Amino acid sequence: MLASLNQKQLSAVTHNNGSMLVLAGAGSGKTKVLTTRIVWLINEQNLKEHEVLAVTFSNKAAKEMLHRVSSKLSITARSMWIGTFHSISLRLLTKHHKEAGLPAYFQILDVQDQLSLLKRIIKAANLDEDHYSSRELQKFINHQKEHGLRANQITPNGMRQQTWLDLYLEYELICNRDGLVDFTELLLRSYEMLSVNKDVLDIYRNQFKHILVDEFQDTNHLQYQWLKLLGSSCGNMFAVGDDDQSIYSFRGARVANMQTFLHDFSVNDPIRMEQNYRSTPNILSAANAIIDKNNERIGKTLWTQKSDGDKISLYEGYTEEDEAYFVTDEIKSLLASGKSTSSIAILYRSNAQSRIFEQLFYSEGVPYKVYGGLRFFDRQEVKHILSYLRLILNKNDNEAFLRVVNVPARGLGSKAIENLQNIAKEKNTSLFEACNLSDGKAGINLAKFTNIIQKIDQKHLSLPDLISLVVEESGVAEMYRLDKKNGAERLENLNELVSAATNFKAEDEVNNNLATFLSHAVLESGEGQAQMYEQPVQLMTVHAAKGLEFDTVFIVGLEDGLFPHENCFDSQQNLEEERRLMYVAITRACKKLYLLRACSRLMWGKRISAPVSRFVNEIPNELILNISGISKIGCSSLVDSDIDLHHLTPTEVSNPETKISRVTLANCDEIIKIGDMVKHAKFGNGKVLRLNIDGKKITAEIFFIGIGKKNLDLNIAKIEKV
DNA sequence: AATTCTATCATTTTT
DNA sequence: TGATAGAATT
Repeated sequence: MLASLNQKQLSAVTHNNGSMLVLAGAGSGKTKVLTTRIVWLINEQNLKEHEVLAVTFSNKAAKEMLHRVSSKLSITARSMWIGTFHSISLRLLTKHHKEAGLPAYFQILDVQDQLSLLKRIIKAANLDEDHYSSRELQKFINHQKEHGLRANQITPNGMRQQTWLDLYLEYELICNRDGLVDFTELLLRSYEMLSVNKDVLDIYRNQFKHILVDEFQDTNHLQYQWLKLLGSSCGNMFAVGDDDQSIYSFRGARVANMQTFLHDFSVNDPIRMEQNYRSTPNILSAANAIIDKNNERIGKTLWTQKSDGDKISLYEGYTEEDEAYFVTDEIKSLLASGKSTSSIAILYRSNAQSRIFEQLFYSEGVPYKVYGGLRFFDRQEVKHILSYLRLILNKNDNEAFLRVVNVPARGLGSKAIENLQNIAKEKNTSLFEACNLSDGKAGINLAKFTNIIQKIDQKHLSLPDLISLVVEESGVAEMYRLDKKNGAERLENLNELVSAATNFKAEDEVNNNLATFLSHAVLESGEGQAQMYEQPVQLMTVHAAKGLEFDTVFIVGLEDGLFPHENCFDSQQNLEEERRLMYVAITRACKKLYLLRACSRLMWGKRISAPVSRFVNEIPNELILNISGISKIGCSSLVDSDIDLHHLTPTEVSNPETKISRVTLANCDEIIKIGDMVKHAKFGNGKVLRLNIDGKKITAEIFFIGIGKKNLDLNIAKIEKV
């Protein structure tokens, strides 16, 4: 087991006295070290499974670790304490909900739920959303919680903050009243529960002999305190991190925790793992060159024993379409050349960039899979049903009540709900109970609603059966059957929800299945995260790609303003984080790396021109091969010369009304499309900028090198692809 | 109260 | 550009 480790890895795995910080570069075998160490602790140091606590940030990482460990040890996965900060906190809170001051069936609020509750609070306080936006309030509250601060522990600084504190206080009251816990609250509540209840704290301090933390550079203040509380007494804290891959400071991650850790846990000599087993030297050199531009680094340099490999390919397209077509063609030829087993990923800065690739891959028959974007458990139809379930579990859950009381429409408009809220306030009851006190038409309709809930509640069904029943009895199914737009798709998703429930194995049989399922739905809402070595082309953001590797990687949208994103131009620190993001992107590639950018791109409905990303310029020239046809004439000069690249949409020839992006030539069976390099007998080589159909006349606007723009009739002009 | 229309926001990233 | 929330209309 230990034989396959290098010197650094071995000393990390078998580190045996006190705490340790491992600086693990990209591709240096971090996960291997963590999992091998857990196995080593149990096998060689005779620790019991439950005496090891391993914390990660993502569900994916937790699953991977659990999988690798349980394949080497004959243990039951559930006996191990491996999970995300949030899931471990949930586990603690579920077990000790009384000490934490929570009802047994407390529920988790996701970001959306939290925001809509805050909106309602702001409205109820008669404040103007323009001046006190719910998003800002959400940020404020989460930030305070991340610093361990409750509303009553903060001294307001100015009138505005006083207002926010009032709102924060109101939010706390409602959450406590209705048994709701947001993401940050999971951590803060478990931290407080342990701090206040020394006997509970002692249980876990005694139990966890070793604590391991993955992606340590991503810990925020609260998480660090949480770790310290649990781990300072055992003295065996093992943290693995890479300051160069810190890309979550926007949600409170503090790289400085790495320095603090050295001090707090008396680590004098952190272990550096700098040998990279993933990428070719060319790729590594590019990554090193880029990250070297950052000032705030602990500092390390990756190296490899591999031999050179391909240069990095740079393609500069005219438009995002051009970019996408290039990627499609390149992937097709990669697949055709027998590399069908190789893994391919498209990485981008923002989710919105995936659309054009999806469209193109779909029409071109390239198998693909998109990660991120709208998640399964975030879809409105799924959230409706989950709210019904929440209400069945806890009738006091006013938030869930408000979401579905009039879904489908039951004649309960804003007036009716307002009245109900007044009654509830007066009698100091939940909205659900207040339904009995409501009279008139609204009262009848409300009774119908509560009857549905109660009727379902009285049957004791298995989880999948319960969900099927809710879908039907609530009338949601009928509502979507009548919805011609996308009702069918939504019904399908609800079917999938039933399947998800069928597959769901309650983590803890003792606990209520439904409650566990609901927590699971909120906490692990990801639609199955990306995998390494999957067959179809994988599309995801750079953030989502952290921790993964692919043979071939296309980084697209490398324009200044997009990547690095313009929101990050305001400070050196933000720009350095973008640079780390680029570093993460590059180091995902094992064998072949493509960098792409578009001279102009459709964004928010407008066509924007942007210069090439500064990060591309930070890579030494000798590592890059520019393979764009337009490179000779220079892309930026093209944009400046005012070529109209507007209003291009990927429409097939079959639609003559609109401008088209590809066309089959009449005189041969070649297809040419926007972005193609073509050859003309008189004008030489040029690039197709746009295609038009006007009646039977098909024209192409082509930019010929050294000549300029020409409009050619494709029925007459002889053109061939190069 | 339900339907239709309009305005606005988003597209930086996530447990 | 496209989804969604809130306004305006029926």
